[in-house]
Amino acid sequence: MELAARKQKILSAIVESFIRTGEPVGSKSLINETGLDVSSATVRNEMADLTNKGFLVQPHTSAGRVPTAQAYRYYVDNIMKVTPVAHSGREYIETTLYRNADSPESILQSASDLVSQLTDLASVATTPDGEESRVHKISFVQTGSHTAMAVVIASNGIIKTKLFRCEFLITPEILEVFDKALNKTFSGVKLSSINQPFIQTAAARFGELSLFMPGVLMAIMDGAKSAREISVCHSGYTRLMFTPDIDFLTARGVIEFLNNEHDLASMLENLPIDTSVSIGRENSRTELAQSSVVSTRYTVDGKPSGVLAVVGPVRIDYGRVISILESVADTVGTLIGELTDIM
Amino acid sequence: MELAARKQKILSAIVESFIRTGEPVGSKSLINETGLDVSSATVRNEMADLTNKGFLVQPHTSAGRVPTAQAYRYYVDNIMKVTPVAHSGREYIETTLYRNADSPESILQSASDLVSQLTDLASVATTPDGEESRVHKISFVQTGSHTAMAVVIASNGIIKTKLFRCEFLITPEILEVFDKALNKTFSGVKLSSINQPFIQTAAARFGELSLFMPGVLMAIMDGAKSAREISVCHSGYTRLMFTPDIDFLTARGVIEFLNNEHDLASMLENLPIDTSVSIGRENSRTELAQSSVVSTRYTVDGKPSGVLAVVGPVRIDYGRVISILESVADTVGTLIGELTDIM
DNA sequence: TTTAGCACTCTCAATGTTCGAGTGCTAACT
DNA sequence: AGTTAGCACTCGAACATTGAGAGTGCTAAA
Repeated sequence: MELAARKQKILSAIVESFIRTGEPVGSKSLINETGLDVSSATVRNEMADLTNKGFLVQPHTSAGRVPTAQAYRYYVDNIMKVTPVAHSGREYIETTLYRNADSPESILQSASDLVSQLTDLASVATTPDGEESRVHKISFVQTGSHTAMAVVIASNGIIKTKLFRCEFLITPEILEVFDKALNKTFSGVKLSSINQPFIQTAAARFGELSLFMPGVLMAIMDGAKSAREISVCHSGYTRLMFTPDIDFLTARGVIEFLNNEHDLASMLENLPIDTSVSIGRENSRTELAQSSVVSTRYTVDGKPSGVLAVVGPVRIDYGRVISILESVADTVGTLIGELTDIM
Repeated sequence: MELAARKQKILSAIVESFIRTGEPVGSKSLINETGLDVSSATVRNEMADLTNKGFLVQPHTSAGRVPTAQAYRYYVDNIMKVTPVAHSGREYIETTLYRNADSPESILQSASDLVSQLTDLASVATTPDGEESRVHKISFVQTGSHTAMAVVIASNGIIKTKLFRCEFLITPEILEVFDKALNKTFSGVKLSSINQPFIQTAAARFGELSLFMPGVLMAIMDGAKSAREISVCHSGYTRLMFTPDIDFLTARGVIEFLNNEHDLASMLENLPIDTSVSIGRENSRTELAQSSVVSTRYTVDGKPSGVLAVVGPVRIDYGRVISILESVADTVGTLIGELTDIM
């Protein structure tokens, strides 16, 4: 539905004023604040119309108007302009993320922290999935007389370490044997195919050697599993509780949902590839019926991978949030790309 | 100050009733609920006396009495009995912690989660410090053409990995050289003495070889630093916001304090060795003037090390919280002890 | 020393009142 | 036909008023 130019202008002014102040907007104050060249009565007529069309509601008869989800949707789709973050902001983002650019996890944790701090909203981020990734190499480090560490290096640059324990005394020679045998078996194998059956067939192939290996094989399986699994970083959940627009119980529901790794991950997986805004009931999750989710994906080597998102009240400065998210996503993509290049 | 038997009994009943319900306790209801064999008037007289002595306050004239911090203190010191957690609870604690007994960090994170869950309070825990600990061994794993991972294994069982990057192509031979040279230099050295000057003298000793090493040396220094540094785990901060006794602004202040790693760490360092309870203004921190902190330390090989603590409102079931903390601390100590035994 | 009785105090919840911001409608104006 | 001034109307927020109930301290008797 397209709105007439003046109606759109008024709607825009109402939405922006409400986003800024959180107070219902009246016809008079709207004229005062914006430079609209009409009388309050005209604005009232237009507002009545917008109310009929479902863009505005009145909390009560004698209050101003408040934008509905439909109004936010219209605003986001047709009115809002996203201006990229300023140069100085961009620089801040880059230097902040560079500082912890050790691993995908640390990059995304920093990204999540940063986004949350800049937007004052709760933020979540996921690492790239490793479904397509393969085992590059497995190394072993002795850490004790009966313990050692398996280092699984995946082709996507993810490195996972996992301790394991043996019943027998570990020697460098034994680790050497492990190294040879296991790299032969696992090198180039897709992470996603390293599962219980795979491990069992591998063990069978090792014959009696495999008797020494249960701990090692489990460690490798765990390592491979955590290397291919998406991990969800989050930050700023407590901010939701200080958001005046979100009442206590709602905030509790949202936080409980966000803390449930499984549900959250399944929601994040289903997010679209490009930047998207999901307002109020547009969210599939009932817990988020009074919240908005703004999300984007970063691309690594031109391929869309993990998600960067914020969760907050419906009253958000969408333009600002989107520009921050996209800017951070951009930097994250570059940094992770550099990480995997190294291989 | 010692109280007469009956006064103490009444105080005890008031404190326990208030801890349970959070409602001011009146003379009549106190008689109904507890089996006190006196009339309400007698109780009133005693209550008036306890009020004069500073143990009770009235929120207003016609309300019941509420225990003061002094009353909680007296209750904790003289009345309360700590009964160890039941066998089934104990078992639950042990199996939960066993599940993630990989490293001190993961043990203490689980412990913090567990304590928070069991007490419904915010919980913090610190890993043992590594000031006395020494470098046991340093290993290297190649992770890419120009990157490798240094594995610093400390004598306290802590294992830290740190990636580093070199300008030149890394080969197994180079890593071999690193391994020999650096283990010779660092083995047995106290973690606390590995600082910038130490690194520089070491570099000087390596002569021209040290030109290849800046990244490596930094990685080792960082690894040693993080191996000796106490890390603070925490859990359940959001619970503070759902605690009816704590108002919004106070909760915010407490959470902000807890999120400030530096301030929090300095408070935790100064906690006594045995179990302690700090009620309201007894806390050195003004942010915690309306909260209580219950803390204990776990012992590793008979030596008191890290802290396990909860932060919550003043109205806590101290007996229950203490028994949970001590039980978890006990298990944590054992598990970490086993971890270091392995060396 | 304990207790019954009683007047008193103060909060809480319900109810009433005022004030003002904002509305919709009508009639006049461009 | 669209715009605007004027006006009666509505409703919530803020404040005052009232009655009920819980709890108290004090007094006098047991």
